[in-house]
Amino acid sequence: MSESDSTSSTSPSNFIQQIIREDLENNKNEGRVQTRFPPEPNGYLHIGHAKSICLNFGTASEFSGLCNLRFDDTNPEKEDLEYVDSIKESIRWLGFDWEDREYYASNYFDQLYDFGVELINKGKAYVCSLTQDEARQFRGTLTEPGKNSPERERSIAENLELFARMKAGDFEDGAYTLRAKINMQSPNMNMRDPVLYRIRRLHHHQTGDKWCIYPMYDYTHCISDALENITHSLCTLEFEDHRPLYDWVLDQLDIASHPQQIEFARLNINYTVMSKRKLKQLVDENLVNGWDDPRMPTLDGMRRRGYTPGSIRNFCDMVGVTKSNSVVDVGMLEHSLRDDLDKTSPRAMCVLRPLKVVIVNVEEGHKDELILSRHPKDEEMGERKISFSKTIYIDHADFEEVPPPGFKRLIPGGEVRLRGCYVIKCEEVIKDSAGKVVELRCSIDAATLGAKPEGRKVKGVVHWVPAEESVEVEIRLYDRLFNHEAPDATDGDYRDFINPDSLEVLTGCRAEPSLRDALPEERFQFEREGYFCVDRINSTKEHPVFNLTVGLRDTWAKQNR
RNA sequence: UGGGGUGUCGCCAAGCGGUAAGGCACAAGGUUUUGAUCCUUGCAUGCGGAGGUUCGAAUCCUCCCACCCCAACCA
Repeated sequence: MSESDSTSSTSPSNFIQQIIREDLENNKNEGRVQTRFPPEPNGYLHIGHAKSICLNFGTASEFSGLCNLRFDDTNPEKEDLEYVDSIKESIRWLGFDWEDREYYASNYFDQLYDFGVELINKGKAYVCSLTQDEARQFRGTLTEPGKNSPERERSIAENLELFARMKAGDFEDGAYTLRAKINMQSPNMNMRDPVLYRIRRLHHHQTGDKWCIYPMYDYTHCISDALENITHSLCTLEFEDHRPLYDWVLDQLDIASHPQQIEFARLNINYTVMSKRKLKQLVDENLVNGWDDPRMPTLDGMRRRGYTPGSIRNFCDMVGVTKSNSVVDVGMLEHSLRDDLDKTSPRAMCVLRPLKVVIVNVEEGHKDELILSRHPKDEEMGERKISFSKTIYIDHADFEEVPPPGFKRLIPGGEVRLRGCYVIKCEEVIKDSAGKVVELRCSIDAATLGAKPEGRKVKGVVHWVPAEESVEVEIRLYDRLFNHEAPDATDGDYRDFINPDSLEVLTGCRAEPSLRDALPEERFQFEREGYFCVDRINSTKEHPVFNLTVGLRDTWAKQNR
């Protein structure tokens, strides 16, 4: 696994592990475990996929098995190479490795075609010319049985010839389909002679223009699993009804392998949307700035936001694997994130909304070279240097003329500790003509550097940076993209619930000098503010950009809500 | 309305006939030069409901209720 593994998992056993354990005891599959992660390359991966990735790769590795990566690329209409590449990068980033087992359903198009011929020969499939409309009529409804297609009893020879001609391109798109001959009266709609192949003249990102017929998911997936010798085929709940078809196809064919499909509940998280369609819409309608917008629940977005792969993996362990539909609180994700970040992020100081502070009792040109640890609990992270001088900045939020009860920061005439530095006292407040506080005049207690003040207690601690040596940076503050906890499960359009304050760009922020050389994707805790990460796309040496990954827990803000 | 699933604390989730784990959230304390972290404590006489079986039921049986999925030539 890549990056830190500070978040060790204590995953309890889930029902899938129990099934596998039992299979192993019965020596099913010769004691072998093999899974696969089968994305369709028609969009970017999101946190929901992470659950499946962790489940498939994680389960395989727990049982010393293997997990394949297989692109489910049977619908060229929606798929693209761009997605293939991004999916691979996201999986790698998450920390998983499929080694040389990178497969495509399209690798099996020839075999799939031959199996189609086999089904026809066994009288288990037929070519049908019903239009989509007609097919719908014949299919019946949830409560009424369907009717057989008039072409259901076509001779094997004729079916063979028509199927060959479908492949050869003799017919228009949609003119014919190859259908399984199962049972039009089945209460399970999936078993009412489902379409196996359709004619579609489309360029495929893997097979080019070789094919004008493309196999359907239900037909392709089970056979691909079998060809790859998958033992446990894990998929989401909505495929439960498809399992009889999965089994039916493999039962008809002369294939030794018959993987077991097991369904689990997909991941849902509140205050966000997870469907590919909606995520794509957010991107296409410029409601966000692309698939990797840090507010998106895509893995690319989360990466850019500063999420660690370990925190995502840990989160997936935390939520578990069951068959019950559930909605996980984002708070759990954020907890996992903070938990990892707290241990792994070096500390630094950055003033988001600078307020100039002039120290009245030190000379012009005064300098204290201070050395601060990068982490309060991890000495191995080392130290950083920062110098204290006559003019510094603190945050506007850390000064109040009229403090609310319980305020522990700076007030006129009051004292506060500058983090890692002296205790200062506010002697004078300077305002502009509009009455806005623009500068503070403070004095230091020279005896308080690394020592408690004499005879009194100073409760507040405030972060600061030297005025001259600090670095100007841009900071992007992110908040949840939606302000409704179930944006897509409510009346009305989910877009109506987009949080207008989900992005706030702050310029002119002042970061301590040690941040000058921060590299893209480097993460820090800005003390008393939160965890930030150098934007991997827009940050440059001349114009550094930091993204807020997640704020520190803030019981003070909570108290004042 | 037919079929397939699921219901245990505000949110996840263990539990598999022997008397309700854990995490998140929340609350109250303690430590702290981050109102952070960390630590301690509290938080379901109750397991969708009603009956039944049993010495004993969240676990077994019966009926009922609620919610999710399925009528693409999508996956």
